Amino acid sequence: MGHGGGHSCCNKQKVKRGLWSPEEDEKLINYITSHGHGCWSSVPKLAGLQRCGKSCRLRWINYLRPDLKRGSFSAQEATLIVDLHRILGNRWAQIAKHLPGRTDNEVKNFWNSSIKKKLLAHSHLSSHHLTTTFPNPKTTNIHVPLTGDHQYYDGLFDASYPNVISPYQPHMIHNQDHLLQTPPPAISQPLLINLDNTNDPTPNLPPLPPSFIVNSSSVFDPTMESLNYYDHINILKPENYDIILSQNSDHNHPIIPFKLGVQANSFELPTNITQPIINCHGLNTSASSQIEYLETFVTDFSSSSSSPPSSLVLPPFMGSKVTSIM
DNA sequence: AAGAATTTCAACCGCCAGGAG
DNA sequence: ACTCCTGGCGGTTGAAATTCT
Repeated sequence: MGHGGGHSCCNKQKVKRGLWSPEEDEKLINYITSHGHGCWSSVPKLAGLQRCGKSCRLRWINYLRPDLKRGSFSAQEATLIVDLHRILGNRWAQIAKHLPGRTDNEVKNFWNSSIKKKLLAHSHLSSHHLTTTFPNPKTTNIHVPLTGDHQYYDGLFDASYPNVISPYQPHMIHNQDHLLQTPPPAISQPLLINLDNTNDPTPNLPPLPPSFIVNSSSVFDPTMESLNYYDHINILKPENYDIILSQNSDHNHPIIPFKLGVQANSFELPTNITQPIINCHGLNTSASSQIEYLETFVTDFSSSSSSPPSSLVLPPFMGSKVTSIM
């Protein structure tokens, strides 16, 4: 419940702190539903509350808003949080935007109580085989997460975090090098195939580094209704990828993403998707075979600049979208 | 049954960015 | 350019709830 002490926004009048009573809730709900909140600093006075505006805002946003979902997080939501956290870090508000009816506070609490504990416990079991790195003679190293049943619980803490490609925390990826069996050469970027982010409209995000592969299934979970949830996380939008790996041989109904080591969720993308789909159908799902496959692909593709390796099944529009190899 | 230990989560704090004056 | 105000955010707190012994 925090602690006492003044706050700049409510020094002038004495204000109540701590838990909200049902009566206070009712006053706030009545006021906002009939007037809107307008300027939060004026809400308490107009609503007849002995609270500071900031407290009213927080109460409304985190608890009284009618569109809140409440209740326990579903498995899908938990998975999504883990995936988004890999990419966004502790950007709870950003994460919460992709969980309808959930607040940043709720997501943060859920992470700090439930997920973090599980992840920590699990990382102790499997942190020694989180990641591999292999040299690519024509480019640089590729970091590929080795995944298995504990995909979500691997290496999310301490030096082992993250075990996935995370454009916002490359230093942490580097910190993981001590876990590798073979020390890699100096790495400037852990990611490989560039995506064209020149039109990235997302504000407040650093320029996106090259990204390699959509490495998640849950972010495209069909229960999340549509890809529109990912409007603000452009790196997770399939159209922002140069290449999508698919386990579906039917390119008219591509299924993404190809997730290393695990079955991709069955989820149909819109049929007007324009980026190349690499057919991974039938590929052995062991991590080592996938890495070998990817290495071959990347090497061949980079050496032929714009022509895809002939051994791959690629749609005709495959070609020049790979803009650079880091 | 009851006290201790642990967990949950609502609410707070401080900081920051952006806008107004 | 500067100050002040406000809203928004992430980190943190601690009472209440729950679990453990």
